[in-house]
Amino acid sequence: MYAQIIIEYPVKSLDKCFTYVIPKQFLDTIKIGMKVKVPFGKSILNGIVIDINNNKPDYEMKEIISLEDSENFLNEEQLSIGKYLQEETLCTLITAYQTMLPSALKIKDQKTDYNKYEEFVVMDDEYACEEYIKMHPRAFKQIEILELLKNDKIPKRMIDNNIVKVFKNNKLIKIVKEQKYRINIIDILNKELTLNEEQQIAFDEVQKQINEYNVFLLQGVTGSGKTEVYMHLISEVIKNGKTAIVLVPEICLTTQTVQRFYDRFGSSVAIFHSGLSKGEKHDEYQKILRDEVKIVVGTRSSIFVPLKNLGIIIIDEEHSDTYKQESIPRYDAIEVAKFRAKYHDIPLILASATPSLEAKARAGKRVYKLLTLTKRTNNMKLPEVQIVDMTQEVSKKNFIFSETLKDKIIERLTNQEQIILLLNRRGFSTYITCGNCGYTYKCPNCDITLTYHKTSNNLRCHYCGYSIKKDDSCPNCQGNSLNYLGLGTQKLEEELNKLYPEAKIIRMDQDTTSKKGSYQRIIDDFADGKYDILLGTQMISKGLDFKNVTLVGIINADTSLNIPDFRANEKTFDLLYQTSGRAGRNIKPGEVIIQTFNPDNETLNFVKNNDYEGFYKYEMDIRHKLKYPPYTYIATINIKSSDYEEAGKSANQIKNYLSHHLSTASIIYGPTPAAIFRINNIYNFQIIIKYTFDNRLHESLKQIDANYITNNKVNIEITFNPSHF
DNA sequence: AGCACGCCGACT
DNA sequence: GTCGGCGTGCTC
Repeated sequence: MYAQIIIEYPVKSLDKCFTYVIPKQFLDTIKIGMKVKVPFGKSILNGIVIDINNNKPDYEMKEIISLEDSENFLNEEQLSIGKYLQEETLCTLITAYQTMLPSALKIKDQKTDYNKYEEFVVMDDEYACEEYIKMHPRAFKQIEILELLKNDKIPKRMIDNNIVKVFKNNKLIKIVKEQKYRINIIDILNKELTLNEEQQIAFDEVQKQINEYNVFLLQGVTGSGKTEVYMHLISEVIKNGKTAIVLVPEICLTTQTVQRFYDRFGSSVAIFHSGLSKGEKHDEYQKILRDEVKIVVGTRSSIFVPLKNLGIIIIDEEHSDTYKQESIPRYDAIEVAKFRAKYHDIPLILASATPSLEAKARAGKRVYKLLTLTKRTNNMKLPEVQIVDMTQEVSKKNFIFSETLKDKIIERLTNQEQIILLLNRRGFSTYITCGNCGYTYKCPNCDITLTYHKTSNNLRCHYCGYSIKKDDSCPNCQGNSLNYLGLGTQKLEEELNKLYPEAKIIRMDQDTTSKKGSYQRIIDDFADGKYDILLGTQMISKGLDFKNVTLVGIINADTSLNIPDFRANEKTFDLLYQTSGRAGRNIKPGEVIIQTFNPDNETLNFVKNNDYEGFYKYEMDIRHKLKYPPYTYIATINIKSSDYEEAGKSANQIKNYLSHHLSTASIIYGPTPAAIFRINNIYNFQIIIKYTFDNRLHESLKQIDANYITNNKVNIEITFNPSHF
């Protein structure tokens, strides 16, 4: 018998099967999906068995060296998901499989044992113990322990080390190791809440089609109790002996959501998010492989977990762009979810208060089944939203805070209510310019201005990581008039401290949450009322539930509106709508102040009126006119090279190829220099394709991709449905 | 990815 | 005359 094997190098030129002889001693144990070691050229590599058959090729073969981890191999569904990813994202098959596995189980580095053990003391020789007790009748502590050991093992850490030593020396006991999970949940299960009428209708609709593939869009206003609907559906699925996956954006996975799942389902839940250590992830994964859990709650990559007998997949905050991976393989977890839901004939629930236009449009065309929740539970009122025109304020020398916002902040501080301020830009100031000669700090490797970080007094490139110390005077004219332009969260914090010296202020952005647990700490402290004002980037916008927050201030709505992206309006609407939802989540009504230099902007006014449907119609009209999704699909090709000429030449060749091979209905734009033309001294051209139904497109892009496998000067990257470009 | 083979420039 | 540059091609 022969095995078809892919090897561990994630290189396009090696993205194919190599045939190996299966030695006799492995014939019984080898299975498709197993990890193996094989000789390849001069080295020994890891590989995965893709197929086993009897077709003898006409070249000399080598033998498989060993089978690795024969307990744990890719199952049939995982194998097919990998092939799906390879085809859809044009990545190598090995990259697909590596992506699907948690880091501790990737085919490389599995030398170390990620299991965590606890040592137990067990009785070894009961007779010897009895003798020992007779000999030492006054050693009360020791006798007590020995009596206990007659019945059960005792964790070693609970016994004095000296006593353990004595027992061991007298050969009374032995020490055994047992695996111990790092995350242990104690089952204190809360009862299910009863659903209100709307929730019940949504539940029933899914429940009656629980054994067939359907995509449901569950659209429910913030606070309408979407989670409760999932909980009931999951209970239902588990009752039928099946399992469930729940995807959430990273930010939502902290306390609140996870705790609710633990409260309801206890130890049958495994969680996955970037805050877990390698070991914790490994443990959670083992719980899945051993069928010890029924529900997985996690971020994007959790869509790959090998839960058997899936019964439902739920994707919370469906509109979030975190479900699209921006690095290779550029997969969309929602599409993978559809693949798995079809595979198992089960429902897929996409839930959001502000569905992506794509999802909403599909619901409109009955491709997805629409379920709606219109009422907030507990009769919470939606917050009052006010737009403040900053052009008027600038003449009053108010550059950061408008009069209105200042008044409201003081009001809340006196009433001891809490405030959330959103500024979607980290750092101190976006850039530094010399008022004398106009010099601006720029990254020498990228076409981008450097961002000033005050705490470290340096300027950083957010793209390549380049950083330099800030000079005291202008490096060009030696003048003394360096201006700090553009507002970042660090500077905002400083200004707040000046304005309200008595207020307790906490800042939350990438720079203050990089340490493990710091995110959680900030949230807990703010919830406990240790701070008056929480200021931060978009990470404060989602899912958080603080009862005492009655004011939300959007410092500058324009930063989000002005990003050069066709989804700028949609992203702004989501961000502001979601952030507004943080206000007034209790008895006290909430208020939202949006500061902007474009007070007439339609998107902002739809936010003001809490009008998703209006925004949807308005934005769909624009997308229609400009032939953007959901009216078209988009694919981008990035052409990258350190050689400017070569990159340009290739870009034009690709464009030519496309115009000859695509359907005439597809529109090809470019090549144009990419949004940031030079990153890390690599020049980057971009071609954008808008298409609807073009059966030649996928094949053509695959062909182009194949043509560049052997080109070592120019690299190309193809992305289907990019979240931005 | 790694390694061998192979054909042209400056050096013990 | 050789050492070594990296361009090309192959690995079951």
